[in-house]
Amino acid sequence: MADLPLNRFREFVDLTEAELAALAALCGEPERLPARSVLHSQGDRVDRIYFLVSGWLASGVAVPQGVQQIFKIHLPGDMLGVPSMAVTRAAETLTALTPITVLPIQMEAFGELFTEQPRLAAVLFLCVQYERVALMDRLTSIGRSRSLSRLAAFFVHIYDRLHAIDARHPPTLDLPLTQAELADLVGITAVHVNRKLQELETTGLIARKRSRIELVDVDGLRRLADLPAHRLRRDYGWLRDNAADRA
Amino acid sequence: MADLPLNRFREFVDLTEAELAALAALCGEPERLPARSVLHSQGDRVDRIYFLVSGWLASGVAVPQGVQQIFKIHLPGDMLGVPSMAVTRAAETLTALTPITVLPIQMEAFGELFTEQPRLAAVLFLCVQYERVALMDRLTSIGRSRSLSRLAAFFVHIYDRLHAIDARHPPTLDLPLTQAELADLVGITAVHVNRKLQELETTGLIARKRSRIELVDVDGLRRLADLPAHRLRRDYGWLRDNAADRA
DNA sequence: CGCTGTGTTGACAGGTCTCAATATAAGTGG
DNA sequence: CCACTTATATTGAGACCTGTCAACACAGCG
Repeated sequence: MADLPLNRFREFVDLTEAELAALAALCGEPERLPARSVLHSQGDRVDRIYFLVSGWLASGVAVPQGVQQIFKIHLPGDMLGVPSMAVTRAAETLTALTPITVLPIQMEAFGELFTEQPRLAAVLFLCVQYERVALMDRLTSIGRSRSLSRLAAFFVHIYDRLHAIDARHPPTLDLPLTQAELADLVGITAVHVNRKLQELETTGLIARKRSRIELVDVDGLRRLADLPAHRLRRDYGWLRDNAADRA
Repeated sequence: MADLPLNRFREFVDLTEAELAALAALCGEPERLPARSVLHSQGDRVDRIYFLVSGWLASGVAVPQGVQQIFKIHLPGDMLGVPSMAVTRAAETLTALTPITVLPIQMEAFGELFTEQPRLAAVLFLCVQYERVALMDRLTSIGRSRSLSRLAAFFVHIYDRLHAIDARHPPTLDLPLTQAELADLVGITAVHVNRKLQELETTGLIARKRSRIELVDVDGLRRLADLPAHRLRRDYGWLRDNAADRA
């Protein structure tokens, strides 16, 4: 269990050994699933969430005419299915984009965390807030910018996340996404994605080769995307106090 | 303090007296602010969140050229500024649309909740998840539907929320919003909002008189909006267990 | 080799934006 | 109360962005 990708949580605050152990204890046996498999569909009744150990996965909903809206691309270290905890039926469909490994977490076990590891619960609370901020950024990108900027925003966003997981990650994306899925992500048409990708390429911002996309000019893309730069808080006075209470 | 609009939390689960008291104890003295006042701006350093007692308020960010993206219209009973807890500088600007009354909550006090009222903390966690689901719905609406549907979605959404606060609320909205703000909400232009409002009116879906909008055909609007219908969970086995642990 | 899914291209229609100008309402100071 | 200013709503014409439909190219795969 020592090799769980817990960077996500460490970004917020350093966890104690006990907390890491509690987190690991939550998880069930790892499950391996092939690409294209569905963890759960919108409308399903679900009683567990997941921790993504390896692989990529898309969270989205289907809308009429074979189109969908993809909310988020999940990378290793993400918690999956959490938003649906508040509603009777899953609000999202979770589809594997690559072969994946997940650890299931029963909601009961998750609930106990709140009584037994309050500081860890608070950290999870903050994780969710950050997800919310990310969604707000997506909303801004889709609501108030052109398709070219939206694509740039997506590439930069994914690059930043891969960079956060591994600081040596090169500015190259091997996206396990079709252009149709890219379209579902940024809210345009597959045909239009194709044209705009070509525009990004001829402008010298990216280079393409198969499904591999090289971010030739990251700064240029970032300027084009015009995303707000959020920095994670790490100075949680109230989290420290909390820990002190229990020590 | 007995008149706090706590319906929001009651929607999830019935709170105990002790929990309600703890919630009330978190809050500082009520602050009254006039319309147009700003609770905090994106980029501000903030150390508190708010509980909205009365009035309407918009959460959004400014983007170039005087345009903005509004994430959410907050109604009485909402917690404000929570997403910004995870980042060093506020991710959103909170602007009063009407005169408002808020109760400030220091983050320190909020942190103690996790150790002292774990079940309540879990409920707040779920509230946030629901907010996230709401954002996902907004994203779908803006990303994958036409402006007419987006406007319909907004009206229906606000109506449903007002209805949840007071079941006798008539299908009439007194929106303290300009058409420009409506535009910022649904991601289009003020001019276009005007045209589409007229279209909704001539189609017989709404009627307008000043800033008052009557939802003449709620079902029709809902069909047009094509929003997923989420139902809040109330059968939290793991929440009950939690309470039992402490009893 | 012929499937099937994905990528690419073209022509055209439709939605939305831009840039005005004007009308109406709301607010202000005299 | 009126005259004035300002904010907001409404309208029109044209350009731009994006969607639609259809055809074709290309790759992976049996």
